[in-house]
Amino acid sequence: MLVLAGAGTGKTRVLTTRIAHILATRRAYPSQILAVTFTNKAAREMKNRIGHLVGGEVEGMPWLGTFHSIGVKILRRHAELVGLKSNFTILDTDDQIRLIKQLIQAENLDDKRWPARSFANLMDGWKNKGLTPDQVPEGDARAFANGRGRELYKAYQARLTSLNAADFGDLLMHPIAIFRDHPDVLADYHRRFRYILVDEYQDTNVAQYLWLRLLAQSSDARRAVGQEGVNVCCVGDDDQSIYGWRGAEVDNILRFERDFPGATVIRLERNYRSTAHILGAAAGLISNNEDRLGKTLFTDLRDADDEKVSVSAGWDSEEEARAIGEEIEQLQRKGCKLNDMAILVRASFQMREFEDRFVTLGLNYRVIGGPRFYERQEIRDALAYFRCVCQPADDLAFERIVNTPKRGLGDAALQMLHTFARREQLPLLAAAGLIVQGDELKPRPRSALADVARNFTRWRDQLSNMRHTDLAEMILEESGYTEMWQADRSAEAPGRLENLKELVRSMDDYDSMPAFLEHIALVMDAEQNSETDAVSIMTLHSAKGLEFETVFLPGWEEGLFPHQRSLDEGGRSGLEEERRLAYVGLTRGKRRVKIWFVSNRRIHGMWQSTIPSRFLDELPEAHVDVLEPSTSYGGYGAGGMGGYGASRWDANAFSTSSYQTPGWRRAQASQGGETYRGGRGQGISYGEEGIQSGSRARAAATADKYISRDGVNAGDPSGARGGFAGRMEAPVEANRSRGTNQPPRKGAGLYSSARAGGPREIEGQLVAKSVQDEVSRFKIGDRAFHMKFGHGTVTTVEGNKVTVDFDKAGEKRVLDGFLETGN
DNA sequence: AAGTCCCAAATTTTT
DNA sequence: TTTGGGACTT
Repeated sequence: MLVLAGAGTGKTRVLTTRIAHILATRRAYPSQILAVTFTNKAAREMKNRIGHLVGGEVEGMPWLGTFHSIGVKILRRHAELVGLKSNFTILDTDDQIRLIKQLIQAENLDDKRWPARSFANLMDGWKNKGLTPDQVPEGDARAFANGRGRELYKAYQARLTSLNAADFGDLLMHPIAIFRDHPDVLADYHRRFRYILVDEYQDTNVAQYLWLRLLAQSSDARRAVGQEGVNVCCVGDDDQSIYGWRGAEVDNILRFERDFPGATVIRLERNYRSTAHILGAAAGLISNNEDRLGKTLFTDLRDADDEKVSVSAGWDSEEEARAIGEEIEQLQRKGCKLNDMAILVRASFQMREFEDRFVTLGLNYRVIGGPRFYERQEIRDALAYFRCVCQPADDLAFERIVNTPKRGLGDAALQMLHTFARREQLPLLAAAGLIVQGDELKPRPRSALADVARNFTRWRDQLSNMRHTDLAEMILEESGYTEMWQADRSAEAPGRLENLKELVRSMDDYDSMPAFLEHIALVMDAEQNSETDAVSIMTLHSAKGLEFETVFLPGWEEGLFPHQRSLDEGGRSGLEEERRLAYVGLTRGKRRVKIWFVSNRRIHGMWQSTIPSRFLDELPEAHVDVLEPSTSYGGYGAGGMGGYGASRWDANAFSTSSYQTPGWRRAQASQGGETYRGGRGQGISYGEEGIQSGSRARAAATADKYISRDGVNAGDPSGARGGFAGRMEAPVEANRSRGTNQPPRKGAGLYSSARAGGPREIEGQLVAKSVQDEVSRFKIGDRAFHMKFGHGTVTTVEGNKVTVDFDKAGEKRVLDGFLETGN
């Protein structure tokens, strides 16, 4: 059975109820049910909910977990079949990268030209596809390391085996190999499982699909125990597939009926979460996708008071953060809980602006996602110490901390140790204990290394004598690790010490140090406390599965959302994935969704002008309210915005004389010429023809649409195209052509006068990213005029980047193209 | 071996 | 603008 469950239709409930039903009707024992999820969080929640339904006792479901945790379980039982011992260690990404780096260097390859990171990603991709070294297509294998990609992959796997380690990919790859090569083992699992349930099926990758198919296939083993076949039930939503970039194959879900002939397909389309307006907006948007199975959400909840989805425009990202902050405070005054509000961003760099603003406002917020607790440097270091104690052969952990804190053990000494260890066929830690007895090393490193080796021996002896939490504390203390951070005067140091304490505290929940390590290798997340009332800030990706009364969606601009890179790399399907992401964002809202876009955003420290996202165009008008800038602006009171005054909007590119709803259309049209700069600003490679023509076509389409609809010539689309075609033109030309649809003089005049009167400096500057080989018309000492900063004197010129000491705004670095000769 | 400076690069993220 | 890594210097 395939359950296509739209957003908010009760997907998890279907799974949990089904399992509870199977148990209650005694169709199977808990141990005969295989239930897989993607995240530990989902697995945990499912366990809890089944527990509630069945009435306690959930421990009896040994096969409910993530793909990876079940993979580990299987692999531990049959490790020897793939050349591992059952106590193998699981590598994290850090270890993986360091190992690859060593291999690249061992192969005498230039590790700058072939970064370990890239290879890790590449190999990850192969493993996601279930490809062993021999199965990697020739072309793919050749693309890395001067054609030695395959050899490198092989060498990596060999090294893992000798280290008795597996990476995350292997947790799926090895079980697949075991099932394939050992029918007796597979038969065992066939006899065991009567029901297989899969959550978020649209997110499965090829490897996971193969894994499932092996387990689900019919077999003699099953028939022998009187089973006709296994019952497979997958739940998912093709419209919420947003992980294509990490190997998810939407095709798995689209193909389900072919994979399982005769399967029942059920669509859940009744939404219990959002208002009709939100659903209408989301439905309109997603209907622009071609690759989908097609579902239309509806709701029985109807209320005349429901708010439409709102779209607001802002001048720059600072203002966006400021205005959203105001809105949040306003809602709070009306009695809304901060816990019921969330800001969902496309990229994590957007978060900072909100954090900064909320700190000033004293508004509680929490960032969800980001670097996880167990991924922090200090935690990984501490864990490496613990790993060395529990698993003395864990060379990667040893390498990580052998000179942390600094002990005077540099490259030369470690090189010596490595050679020695290889010769003696010993793990590094054991080798360290021996090498210090000889005279290979210089006195200083020798005694340092001797200390390290002696310490680890001593700690290891305490493993069975002391409470593991006390031992952990002792290790961190005696190794000098705590001291290292205490001596560190950087801003993060106190937080890191706090994290270390928290780590030791959390060990208390486990019986022993090894048990703790086994757990955290797989569960890399730490529970967030939801006790304090706070606004959530997170990426759209991490918002999947959550819901909030009020959702803010900032940054709906071309290049950011849809993200330029998705478009460049993924083409149409990339765009469709971005659209699904937008769909996910909208459908997180229960009562209220507020979208924002701005015309200037700082990217990599440079201000860029942006145009509204095409997704805004795709929202049906019936469900959307476009907030006039004056409306949203006036709402905060004349003084509320720090005295900018309404004239500020006059400088705004999209609020020229006849700004009318639907505003974004006009905005897009009137900025048609801007597409040129936006595109170039994002650093598109013009060498790739497809991208260039794609963008060009869109720029034209947008402008044409506007013209045909309103009969007003708001811009010169041919000018926009000219801009694209003539890519080597100096930016100033682009700027001039833009002048036809936008009066920069007028804007500048009003703007600078407003600014002169205002109490606060305006940081924004219109700067597009540079094109390296261009040279400025300006030289040091020239007078220049900038539409946002006014007049000033040129102080430095680097290519087409000019630093100007503005009379009023101070020194700023801007692009030549945004300057005019001044006086 | 450790500290300093400069350059290139900068989505999304789980296990 | 920020960051990390690598080359360079102390």
